[in-house]
Amino acid sequence: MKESKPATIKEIAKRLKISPSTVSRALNDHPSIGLVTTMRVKKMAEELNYEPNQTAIFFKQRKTFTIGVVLPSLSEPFFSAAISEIENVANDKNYTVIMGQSLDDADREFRILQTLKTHRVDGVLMSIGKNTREYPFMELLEAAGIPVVFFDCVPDLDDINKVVSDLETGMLEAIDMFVSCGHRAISLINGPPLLPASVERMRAYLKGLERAGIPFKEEYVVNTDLTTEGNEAAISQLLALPQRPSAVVSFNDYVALDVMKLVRERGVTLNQDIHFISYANYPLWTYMENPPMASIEQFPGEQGKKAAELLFELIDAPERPEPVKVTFKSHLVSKA
Amino acid sequence: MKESKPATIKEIAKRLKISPSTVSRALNDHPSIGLVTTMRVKKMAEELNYEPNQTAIFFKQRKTFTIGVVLPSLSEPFFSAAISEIENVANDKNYTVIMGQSLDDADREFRILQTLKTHRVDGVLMSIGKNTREYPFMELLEAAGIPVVFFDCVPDLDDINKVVSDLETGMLEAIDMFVSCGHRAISLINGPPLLPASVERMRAYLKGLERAGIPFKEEYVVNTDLTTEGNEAAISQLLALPQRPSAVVSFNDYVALDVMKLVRERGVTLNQDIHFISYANYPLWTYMENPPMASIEQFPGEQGKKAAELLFELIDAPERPEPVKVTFKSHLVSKA
DNA sequence: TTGTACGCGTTATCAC
DNA sequence: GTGATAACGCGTACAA
Repeated sequence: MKESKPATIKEIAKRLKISPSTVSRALNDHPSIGLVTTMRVKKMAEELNYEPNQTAIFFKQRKTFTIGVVLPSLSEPFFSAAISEIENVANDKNYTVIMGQSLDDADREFRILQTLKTHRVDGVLMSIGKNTREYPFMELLEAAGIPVVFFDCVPDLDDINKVVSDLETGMLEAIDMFVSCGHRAISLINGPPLLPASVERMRAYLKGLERAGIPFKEEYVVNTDLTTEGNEAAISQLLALPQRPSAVVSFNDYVALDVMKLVRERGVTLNQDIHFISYANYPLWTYMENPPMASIEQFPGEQGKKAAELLFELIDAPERPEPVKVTFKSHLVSKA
Repeated sequence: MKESKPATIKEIAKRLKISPSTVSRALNDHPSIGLVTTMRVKKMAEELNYEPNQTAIFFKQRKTFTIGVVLPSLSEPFFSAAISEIENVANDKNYTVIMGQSLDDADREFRILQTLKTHRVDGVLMSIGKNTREYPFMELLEAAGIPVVFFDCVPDLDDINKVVSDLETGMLEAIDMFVSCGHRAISLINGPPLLPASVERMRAYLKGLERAGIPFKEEYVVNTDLTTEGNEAAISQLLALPQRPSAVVSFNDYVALDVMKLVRERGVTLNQDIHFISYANYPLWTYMENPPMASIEQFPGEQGKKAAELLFELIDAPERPEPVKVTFKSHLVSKA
């Protein structure tokens, strides 16, 4: 009972004793085909439960109706949220999504891009890994004429399409909140000093302090390499200060998790002796006994959606348009 | 400077004034081609930076070297872990992975399968949604001759390939651990009674009690629909009992999160008045002040890997083999 | 050792 | 309205 070979247009044509081209046109509701013929064809197609061979169509049309998405990690809640929206946009456009996770490994990242190129995807959405310093894949994609939109973690280049967060707004709101709660000793646990994301946080932190009339103290800014050890070292530095900060903005939620744990273990009381706000990556704060005061939200869903929409504009555009940069302002969200 | 059209075999042939077939063979290291010719061809291919048009190859070979993976959610840590291993297996086989998340929506699930069929994937790995009761996609895949391996959450059918957890082993270990800590009032917060996963847990729970010589008390088993409200209702029932259980096995970590939160709020002390063990879905227990005593691990990575390996066996098999069922024993893992 | 011819399934372009 | 033909890029049986 199993169809050894899927039905083709030819098969339908043969059975109906008409030409394949007529069948093709009938199936595509071409106006020049008679109503009767069209009906007959469709009926026969139904019977044989014909399905167009997409691989043939991809081949002929030189399009695959597929986009590639390259991310550091699929399990990262930020990216999960982005992916869902990307899938939605793609579905609406009848596109399929191929995902690959680089796991912050530049080689793996490059290999994924190669695979995507091999599969002749029509476009690529990408967030680069933490350790990616060079962009060999740009050449690859350029040569293949595959449009790319970067989002979240983007290469430090000008002539590319990107969707990014404005980290400043959220930082200013965080500092305002701390200040309005009476804090003056406000610290920053930042990421690696070289990382653009760290630079931006630092700049915003300084601006926030200045606006609040709080003098900058060098010892209140510490860096972590984002490993647990690094995070613990960073908070240890702060706890060891003669004048311990009462408020801390941390690079992201994962840093916050580590440092808050260590704080507890040192017998310092959370949300009393010391208060935290972090950039959001969505751990399950709701279930924690002592969550941070607030989080700086970066709206991954919206970013993913926008990036996808941008990509489809590029795919549909006859000429390659000027690179676009879209910025999403980050905002403070207090914990309910 | 951009290659308007990617180089083809024909192009190489024309430039070298030889036939396309020779080029094709040379590129594929066909033994019957002279060394010189092979070299010349490869050099020219390099120059034009030729890349085989995979869409043409897919079309011709009637294979896409692509597998589809359908899951309820990509962000679920269980599935993330499985995906990574699936990707590894697929990469080794030079296969590409297309993923789709059903979000536990049966319609969406079906649509994803249709897309995968359209894309002519060579095989499918699938974990069905919580609400999927019928399996219309079986017909779809059957008709298209696409092999499927189910894992984790699998249809209640016999003649299918599946990789599943044996939930009993972990449950027995959990009860043993409770008993050896002196607990006798051991409760089970189970999922929806109809769910096969719930039935299995229940059976194991009863067996565990029996082995320990503890009489079964009906009121010690409560059910939740796995929503937060359901979870809270379930634990409330237990807390309201005249003789409150001192130990609880919960359906999974998400249930545990909700119920442990409520327990705290009711002023009952975790890991003192009441103790928890849950089936693992990996929330960040490490960072909690009062995590469960232990978790029942289901080894998602191994399951994903095995499922993928099984699928490739099916894909490579000339005949459709008898359906296989692989079971992974669950095991208790205490919290470090 | 190499070239010729054909087919994979579809559709666009002519012709009738 | 409909049919014949070519073409997309590749691989391969067959011929030379």
